[in-house]
Amino acid sequence: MSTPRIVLTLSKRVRELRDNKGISQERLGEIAGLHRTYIGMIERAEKNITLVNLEKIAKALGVKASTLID
Amino acid sequence: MSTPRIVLTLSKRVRELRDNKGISQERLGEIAGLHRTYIGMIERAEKNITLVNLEKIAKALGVKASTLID
DNA sequence: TTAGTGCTAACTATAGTATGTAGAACCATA
DNA sequence: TATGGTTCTACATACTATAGTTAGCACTAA
Repeated sequence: MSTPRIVLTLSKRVRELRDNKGISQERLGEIAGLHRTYIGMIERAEKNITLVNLEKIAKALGVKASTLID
Repeated sequence: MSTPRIVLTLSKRVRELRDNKGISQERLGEIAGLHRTYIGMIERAEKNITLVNLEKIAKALGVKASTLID
């Protein structure tokens, strides 16, 4: 089946915000406490992540979790 | 370890909104396409759910996914 | 007795984590 | 022009942890 809209939204927001900060996927992973390749999968909309990791990434990007999905 | 804040927030919001609508966990489960006991687990903050199910529940409650977590 | 919820237990599906390879883009120096 | 080194990202597995799903029983209140 096709990729859910919320997964696509997350994907775009993360890449957008990360690019704005001028940091690499690896660096974002370090800050968030997540693996480099996992960040890549999220940005490619390959992952349906859980709330806890959503919050980790939000914190690393300096935004609220809710802004990553709407 | 202790329950993450975002899981607790979701828990409260879901119960709150469901009670406001005056429907049972079973009914909410039917609307969202999820099992009755799964809804119960979420309201007891026992589950770290994924984005896709977050959206299903939000839709069933008539709110945006982001309002369930902040 | 019925409706609603809590809770346990078990299974299946998939998220989470990591390693490794490949290729593109950039920048130096020969 | 190369050529070599570095950085970054895509992608493909594979393993382990846990989310997702269901059945069943207990308790409470109407």
